[in-house]
Amino acid sequence: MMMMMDKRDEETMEEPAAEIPLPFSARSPSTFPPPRGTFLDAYGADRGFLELIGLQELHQSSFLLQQPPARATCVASAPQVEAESSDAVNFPANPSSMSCSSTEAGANPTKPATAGEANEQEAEPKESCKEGGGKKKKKGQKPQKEPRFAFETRSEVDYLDDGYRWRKYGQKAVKNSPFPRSYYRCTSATCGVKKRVERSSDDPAVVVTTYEGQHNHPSPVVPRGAHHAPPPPPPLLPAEPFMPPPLGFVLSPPVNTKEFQLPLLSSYLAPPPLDFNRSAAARILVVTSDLTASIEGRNQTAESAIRDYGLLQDLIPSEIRKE
DNA sequence: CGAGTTTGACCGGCGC
DNA sequence: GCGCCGGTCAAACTCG
Repeated sequence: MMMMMDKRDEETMEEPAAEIPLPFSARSPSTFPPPRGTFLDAYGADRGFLELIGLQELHQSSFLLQQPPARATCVASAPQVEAESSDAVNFPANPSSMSCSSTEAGANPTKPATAGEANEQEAEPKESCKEGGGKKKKKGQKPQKEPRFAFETRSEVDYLDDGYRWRKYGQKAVKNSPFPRSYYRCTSATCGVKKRVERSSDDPAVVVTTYEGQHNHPSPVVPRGAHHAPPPPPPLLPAEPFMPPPLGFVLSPPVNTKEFQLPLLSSYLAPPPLDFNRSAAARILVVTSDLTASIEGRNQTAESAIRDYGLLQDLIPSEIRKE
């Protein structure tokens, strides 16, 4: 459902939506110096979402704003949530905008996830379940949802290195898709963040990575394969009690670097050195427990854009936005 | 030897 | 109620 975005028309959101608690509390750019030096300059300035994700290169800054509002692209199916889930990103209540839900749906274009599906995993429920000794989730208790973010990336490789260490705990064949879905969990004992990686059946070149939860710790190590990157600079944003680095990723082998670069995101996401040089074309889907915003500039309405921007804003440090 | 991956089995939710 | 399917567990295995 979501369409791939064309590099060209994306809308930007000028101002970030109100602060939205992001799943990956990403504000702290605990990141390193912008790879190409431009990040910082971008920092602070509100730029289009796309910029955040690195599209800026393709488009001049603010190009997004110029775009006429388009229809929101969201996957809808929103489970009930939202309001309740404290964790969920609080999108500004913007009726007109999309608040779509269903993480999966967003994540996997080919198959919409059921609300239940989307929701169930989010919470840290499992923790309770598994750790509790029991195997699976307890019945009756609905796990709380955690925000999810899905990234669609054009990459030859499935694994996106985001600076965190992940442990694969499962792989399953996905119905209607020739590609298996892999499940990863943050190796940090106290961190319940999970991510799923799968290829889109519609477009094998597209890798959909869905993050769930927030890291409650700094990025532990330099991602494997991450190339030497400059040491992380001091946090740009002051005063945040705890700013876990957001998710991010580094795409290994590049695929369409020109089309879409996700570099920024990655940096933002992963404080550690992420190598965006190798980034592949990507699209970001912000998926919260309830909402899935497909961040495809051109498909979004201004409002949605704004909203997204807010989300991403947290996610992506402005520094990253510029590559 | 520890950490991570693989893989079959198990469990729960959901639709029919 | 049954079967399908997604998600997770955990033993076995691999790798550094």
